[in-house]
Amino acid sequence: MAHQMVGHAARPGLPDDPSAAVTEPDPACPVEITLAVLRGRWTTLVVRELLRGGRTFSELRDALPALSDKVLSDRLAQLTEAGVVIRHRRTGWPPRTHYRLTPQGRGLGPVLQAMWDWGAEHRPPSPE
Amino acid sequence: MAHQMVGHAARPGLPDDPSAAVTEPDPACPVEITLAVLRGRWTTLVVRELLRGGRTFSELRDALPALSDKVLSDRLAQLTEAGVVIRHRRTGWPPRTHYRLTPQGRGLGPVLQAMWDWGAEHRPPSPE
DNA sequence: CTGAATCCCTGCCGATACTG
DNA sequence: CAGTATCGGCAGGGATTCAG
Repeated sequence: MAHQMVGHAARPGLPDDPSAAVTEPDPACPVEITLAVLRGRWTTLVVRELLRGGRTFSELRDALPALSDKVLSDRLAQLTEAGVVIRHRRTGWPPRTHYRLTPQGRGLGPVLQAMWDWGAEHRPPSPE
Repeated sequence: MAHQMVGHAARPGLPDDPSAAVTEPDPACPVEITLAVLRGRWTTLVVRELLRGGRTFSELRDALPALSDKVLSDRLAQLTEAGVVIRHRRTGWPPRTHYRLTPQGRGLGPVLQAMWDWGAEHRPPSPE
């Protein structure tokens, strides 16, 4: 191997995996898949809320007051479509829709944790 | 604690850290910092190339043929500004500019690996 | 209460052309 | 060779309005 194995353990996964040989943004690339799920403003905050437990639409709205109904709806649809969130409509009045993460959605926890860890250690991005 | 600790080890970091209590997209949130660095098309591919070792502008262009000069320049400037990449101009002719990751940049390896792992396990996002 | 439809504004990114 | 300058198309997302 000609490249350097730097700090972390020599996991053969990413930079040298033959599947990582794409030369342009490929929707089938695992990294792209993950980025697509997390794409968009507010998305990670919605996921964070749901990592704490299931929530209704209203509860999410209360937790993220500056998030408009439309975008919240968009994000939940996006996450539901991605198989990360399950929607459950409650019959009766007032109508409540409950959202919770699927097992795959809970699997995003470590991903966000990795982002958190790196960002926390990297705090001052452009100090001067 | 009232919430469920699901699959992975009970790392106290993300969903319950008091710093994670933001109710709107906050540039100081570690996750946002990481997302800001990785934001934009092509960015992760450029980082992947540099994870394999230092590259010149031309080498990067050859490795990613569909990436235009302007966007490559943009990405490298963005990553340099973020402290993830170091630019080194070589005097002489023809002019060569060499790019390599800083230690912080190499620290992105585990982050991308986490994304890779999740995406690989989640392959069929919307089958039907 | 939930969430889809519409409108508009903004920022991204690709293409092209030009400078050191 | 290594960028910067400029323009234009397009999608993201915020506000508002309407429907189930």
